[in-house]
Amino acid sequence: MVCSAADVLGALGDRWGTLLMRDLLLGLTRYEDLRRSTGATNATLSDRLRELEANGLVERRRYQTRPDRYEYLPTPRGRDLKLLLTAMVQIGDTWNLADREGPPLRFVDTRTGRRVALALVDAETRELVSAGHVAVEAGCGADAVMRWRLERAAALRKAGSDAGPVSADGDATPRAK
Amino acid sequence: MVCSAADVLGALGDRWGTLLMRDLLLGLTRYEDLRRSTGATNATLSDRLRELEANGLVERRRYQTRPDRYEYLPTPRGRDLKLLLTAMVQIGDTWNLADREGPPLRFVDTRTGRRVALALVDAETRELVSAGHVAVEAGCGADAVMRWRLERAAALRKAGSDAGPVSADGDATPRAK
DNA sequence: GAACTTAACTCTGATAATCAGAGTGAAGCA
DNA sequence: TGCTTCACTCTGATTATCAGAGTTAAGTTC
Repeated sequence: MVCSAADVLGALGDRWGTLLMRDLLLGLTRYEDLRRSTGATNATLSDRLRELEANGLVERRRYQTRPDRYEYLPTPRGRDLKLLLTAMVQIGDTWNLADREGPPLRFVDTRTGRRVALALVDAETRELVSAGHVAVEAGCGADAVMRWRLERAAALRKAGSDAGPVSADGDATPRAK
Repeated sequence: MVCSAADVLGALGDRWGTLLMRDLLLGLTRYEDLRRSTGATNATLSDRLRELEANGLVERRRYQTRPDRYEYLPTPRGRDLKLLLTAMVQIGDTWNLADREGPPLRFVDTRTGRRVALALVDAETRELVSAGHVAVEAGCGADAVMRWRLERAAALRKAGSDAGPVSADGDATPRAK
């Protein structure tokens, strides 16, 4: 599938892979720590670590001999996922589904001690851009399917706004059966 | 699990849920479009849509009667995931695993036409913060497990730097067998 | 020196999810 | 009369995940 988001999803594998990258990026490195932290079973854990290694997100490294023991370290590519982690934490914090009194994790600027957040900026000037002014369009790497998605979405938007605000009140009826 | 990232992961469910949110946030709304776009089977697709609805990320709305037909729209909570999508696309673009000549999707500022990117800013002043100056610490919502993760990670970092650069050259040996 | 612990796994057998694809029902179109 | 669209449900085979037991090699405790 021609989509950068799908590429990242594919590299992570699934929930377990993502949870493992969270722990690895927080600084855990050892099998037993990862198992305790995530609660994954041995079969799933060793499979996922292998997969993350095959996808170039972590490196398996011996940290002791007699007996040989190994730890797992994020590669530079794996470290790119810090951005993803930050986004997930930020979204989860605003949702606060578990109704906590505060966030479990805080990202802070080591120089000022103040909290940091993700924001959209102009790619060149680095000036802030408000989310309302951001649009998505096909890039030059887009294939026919991606172009179809965007055109279909644009068509639906047009049909929706043509019909006017009258049709904006759909009812969210419970499913039959 | 007390972790905002895990909350988001739980709400999305899995790869299919995430892929569906991508399409819904791009503007697709109908079952058949989603099926064609994601390639999910009917069983998986209807199950995941139900799950996303149950988790409050999408709303199922009737858009026609005789016969009744329904479409799926992201809720405000679902729209929060745009940040996640943006992060995934940005990471996937820099990886460029498929060796494309350009990105499949572009996020642009509608006023200037220029590309936008995610950046870390001071939560209050909105000034840019470089990734190197960002640290993670326990927030007041952290439980014992989260505190253990951070302490364990700090202990490993300390042990690693105490041993000095000599131990920094681990070997990435292939697995036996 | 016999037993217990730690770490990083592999293996097993039962349960649960996913798959491709066929089928359904209500309507419009030819 | 039959042909298509849309939003699904259902089926039977394959695949993944689960809890938990077992393995290997070493150090630590009684």
